[in-house]
Amino acid sequence: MRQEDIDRVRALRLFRDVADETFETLLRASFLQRFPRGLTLIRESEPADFLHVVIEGAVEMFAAGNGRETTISLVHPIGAFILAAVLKDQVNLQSARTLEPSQILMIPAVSVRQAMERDPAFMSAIVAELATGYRTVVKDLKNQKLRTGAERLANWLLRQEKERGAGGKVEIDVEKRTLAALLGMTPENLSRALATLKQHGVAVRGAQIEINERDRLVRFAHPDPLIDDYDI
Amino acid sequence: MRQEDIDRVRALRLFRDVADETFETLLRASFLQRFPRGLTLIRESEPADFLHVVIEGAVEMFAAGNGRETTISLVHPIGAFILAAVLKDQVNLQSARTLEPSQILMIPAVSVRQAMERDPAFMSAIVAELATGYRTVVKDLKNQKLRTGAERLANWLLRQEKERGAGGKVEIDVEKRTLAALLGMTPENLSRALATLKQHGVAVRGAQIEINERDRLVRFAHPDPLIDDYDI
DNA sequence: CGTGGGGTTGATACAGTTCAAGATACGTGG
DNA sequence: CCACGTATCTTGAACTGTATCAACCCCACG
Repeated sequence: MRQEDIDRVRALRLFRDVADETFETLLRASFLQRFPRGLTLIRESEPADFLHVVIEGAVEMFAAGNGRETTISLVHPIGAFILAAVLKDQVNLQSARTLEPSQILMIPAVSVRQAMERDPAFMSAIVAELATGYRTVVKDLKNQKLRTGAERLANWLLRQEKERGAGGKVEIDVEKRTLAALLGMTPENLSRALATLKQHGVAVRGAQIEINERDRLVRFAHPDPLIDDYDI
Repeated sequence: MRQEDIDRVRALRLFRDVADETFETLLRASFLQRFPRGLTLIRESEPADFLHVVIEGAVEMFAAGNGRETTISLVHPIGAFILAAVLKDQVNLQSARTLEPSQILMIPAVSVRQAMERDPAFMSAIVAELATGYRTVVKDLKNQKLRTGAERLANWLLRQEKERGAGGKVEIDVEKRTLAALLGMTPENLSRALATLKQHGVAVRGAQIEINERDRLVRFAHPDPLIDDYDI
């Protein structure tokens, strides 16, 4: 593992303030692995043996049921997943697959739980991480229950623009089918939702989106800090 | 506060293993209050000043947006709510109102955070509580995204029967409008969903439900432990 | 070139909401 | 104790939102 990557992991909120010893112990027990695109890393209903940290690439968290399948979230570098299952020593509620060739740090669940018991700073960081994650899912649930598909898309675009966009330009950097599943709709419906947004200040050319009239899109989307702001 | 109630709070997973001193400090700083039915205890977007524990009665957690409103969860004795907001010293993402005359223990947020810093056992309990809560919301999200309204109702009935029911009899112990909001549908739709279930082994008389042919209902509901089991 | 996967578009069906009216239950005051 | 008024629940009809199925387009890749 390159020192640069180690530093980036160390900078994660989860590890930032832990003792050097804790961090080194965790790292020594871990595996850094490369995976090709499209590989299923973990499967729901299987035990959570490792805490996963995405160093490079992108991972899709998804769940199946009733013959249907839906995406719960996307994890980008540097982000961790299935922390809750690891802590509870329980089975995964979600599956995970790589969306791109990815580099994943796998920390044994036992090590995580031991480190937590030994290092109060680590436990404290875990509390913060869990509380944030909890609130994120509550926001997702509100998003799903209170909005139509087109509204979810509009707000997703506005958030992308704020976080990553430049001058009203947003690129959809995942397959549209994946975005559709994340937004809780079918790919067909996403196409139509994008078409709808053309009447609300948005220009669409493939995966390149341009928000020409931000205020009109905002009027349609009704963004709500209690759903759309990450840092609340 | 009656000793009996104190003991019941002490028995909560959140407090079970904390030091006596921690528990007493928290209690001394707290208020125990009675509220009439229908009172809004906390409002979303307002700061989370107290951790709330339902001693008696019932509380509905809900959220508004887009002119719509939806129920996130119901809290019964003995259960705590808005822990995550309290820990992050942030605003509430949900509002709370009493569904019945209720008795609520209000623990100042500052006290909770201080106690957490001082008592590792308390922090450890908080980690468990947050991890469980996180997984509960993920299940709710899957429930919402992977199932139709009638399926959610069917699975809700099956769970009620398992937890509280006797011999296939289930009583809907909240207003149906509230249940509808919890299940993510309109009251009209809940009526129709109940009517639908009559074709799948269920008898309905007002709020009294009877599951006559459990296997038929199960065949319709497709229950999934990764969504419907509380203890996973 | 063909071939295949992702994406779009159209037609149709289903799920869910809305609005309106009627039925039922329930608390209150006479 | 009954009658009334009110809120909840149910039912019906029309409408919106979403899914499904099928055809077609487009581009990347062998």
